Amino acid sequence: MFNKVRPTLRDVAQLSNSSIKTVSRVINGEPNVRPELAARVQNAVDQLNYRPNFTAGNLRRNPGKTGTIAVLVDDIANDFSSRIFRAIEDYSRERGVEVFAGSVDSDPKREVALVKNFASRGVDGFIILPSNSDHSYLKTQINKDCPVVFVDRPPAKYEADAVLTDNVGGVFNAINTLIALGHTRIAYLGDTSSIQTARERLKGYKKALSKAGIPFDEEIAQLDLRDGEKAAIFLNKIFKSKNPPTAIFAGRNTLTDHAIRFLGDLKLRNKIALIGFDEIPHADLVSPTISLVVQDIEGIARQAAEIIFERMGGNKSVNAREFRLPTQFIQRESGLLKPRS
Amino acid sequence: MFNKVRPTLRDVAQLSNSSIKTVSRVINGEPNVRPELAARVQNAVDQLNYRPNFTAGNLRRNPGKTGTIAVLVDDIANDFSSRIFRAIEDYSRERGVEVFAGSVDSDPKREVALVKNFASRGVDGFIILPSNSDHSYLKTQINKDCPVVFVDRPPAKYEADAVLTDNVGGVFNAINTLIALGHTRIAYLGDTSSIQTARERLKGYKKALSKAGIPFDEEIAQLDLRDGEKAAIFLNKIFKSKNPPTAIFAGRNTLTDHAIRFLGDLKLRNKIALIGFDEIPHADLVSPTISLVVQDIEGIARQAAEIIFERMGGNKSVNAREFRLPTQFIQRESGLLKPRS
DNA sequence: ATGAAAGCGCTAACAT
DNA sequence: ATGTTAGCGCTTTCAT
Repeated sequence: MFNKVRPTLRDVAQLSNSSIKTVSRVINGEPNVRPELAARVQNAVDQLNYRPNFTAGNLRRNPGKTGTIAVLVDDIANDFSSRIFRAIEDYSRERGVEVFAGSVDSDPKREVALVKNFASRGVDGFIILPSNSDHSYLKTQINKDCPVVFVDRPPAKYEADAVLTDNVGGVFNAINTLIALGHTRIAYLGDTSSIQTARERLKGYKKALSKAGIPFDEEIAQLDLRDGEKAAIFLNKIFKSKNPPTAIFAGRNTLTDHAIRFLGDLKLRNKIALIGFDEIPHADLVSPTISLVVQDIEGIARQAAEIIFERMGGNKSVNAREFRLPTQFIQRESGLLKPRS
Repeated sequence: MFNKVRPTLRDVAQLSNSSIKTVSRVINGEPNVRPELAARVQNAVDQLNYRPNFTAGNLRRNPGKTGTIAVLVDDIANDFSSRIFRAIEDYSRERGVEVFAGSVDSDPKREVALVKNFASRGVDGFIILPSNSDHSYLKTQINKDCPVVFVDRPPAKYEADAVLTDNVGGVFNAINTLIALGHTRIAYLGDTSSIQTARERLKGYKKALSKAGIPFDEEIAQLDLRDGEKAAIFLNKIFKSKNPPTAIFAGRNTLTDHAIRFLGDLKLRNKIALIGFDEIPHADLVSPTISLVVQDIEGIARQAAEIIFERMGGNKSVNAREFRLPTQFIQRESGLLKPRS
């Protein structure tokens, strides 16, 4: 009996000469146990090194609940994803809920596969940084009462809470500072156009130009430049044109990298202004230091965690909401370069 | 009956006019079900949108097993930890095992708390990047047959497999290249001395000096410099001395950062050679580009994952093993600066 | 080929 | 204050 893999309530009850319910009471700190008996039970617990099987308990305690949530990010190994995850991890653990991580790798199929997988494990909620453009599959693949919160990008064809960044406002402000410095020819490097975030950021750029009365010129503002090769070709083209830009806005961290390298190759780092969206490591070590529009990653994650717990707590009354968190503009040297006279 | 949170085997059996065992057979693709019946069952499954409760099944299938492992890293938001985690995630998911993440934050108490937490959840194994200097608590806090694999640092007072980096060899090689360039005064910045990894790296440094017949001078080689303040003071001191170093080896990524900043402040970036241990982001964007000794992070994680699965598969025969994975030396500009004549 | 019954480790509901 | 019983959703064992 005692040479099993792991002792159970029954073993403890037997050793302490009590019943499993009494042991359960002691374990869970419930009242109505005589101190003497409690001590005897505790003794047996210690002796057997008993630890409750949380999973089994949940089966009866909260039928269908496991005290876990799944966080689906793009790639836990990248900075944005892992910081999102970490903030959720902390929030959840404080509340007795553990977190599974799933890396979607921008693959819609993988997103679905991961959701199914975690649904089968009975997670109590999902926080998803989506890669899919159709989330209607959630209607059948997860429980009716299993809440989903979207992060960074809104859901499509599915109603759920979303915590997003104010992309338009963030870019708008940054472009305004460039315009205030006298820039009128500002190049825009954007991410894949199918990503709403990328479109929103471009919108912020257009809005700022429009406000200043600067016409939008698609020759120097382009989306779908995620691929480094394409970004390089685009930059080459516009900088060799008769009317090259005096500033660059990079709509994504990898694009900021490309821009820095490109400007470095052409010895233009101190001549062309540059502002990037999202953090890049060591932005303050490069010369010139790089001005950035950064997202409140921990804020987003925390908000998402709060909402999922609110929903898991049973709040179905409120309709799906959309939260927009502000960005922060970190002005450094590259964003202060004036247009060459 | 059907308006429950989630349909069960019983619901499917009832709807399809069969028994739960038959449904179970269909779900799990077991033989001995008449195609006609199977179709009826499948129909009910689809209609109810039934998905098996994996957790409940495990209770009976593999008593004590949950198909999960816990990966305890220092901080999932940092690069090293998240890359370790990601590699393990992929390896595990391919094998039907999901992964919990726990960030220990270099806090021994947190390590113990997390282990207890996950043990209660019945994880089938642990991969730990330890912060503790005493792992004897594992003897009582986890099941006898629950394997643990240590990563990056070996266990203390506990027998378990460990997958480590060849710190001595990595530093040894790097210092050799500096010596070959003519350096004889090489400063060493080391991490906290209580960390074995830090001591090993210093050992590699000493070994290289010794091989070249260069006496070890503790004036310019010091551990316990994790704190940026201390590192700055140390660097200031040695560079103002009568016999300053011509090269620096930084035993950790944060120390490499400090060294770069320090050299930048003194306009010495192109005069003093620098090699760092561990990756730093944008090492190839800084000027001069930074030479680094880097660990095979994915290799380590993969090896750890292989071992934990081997052990979970029941291999108790082999004693605890220690694996040492080689580092890679990435030579860039900073490591090629010669001593000033 | 099919199903009834027992039981995984626990908690809830109900005795005593 | 303590214990007994049923049952969470599933798989296993054993009948049929």
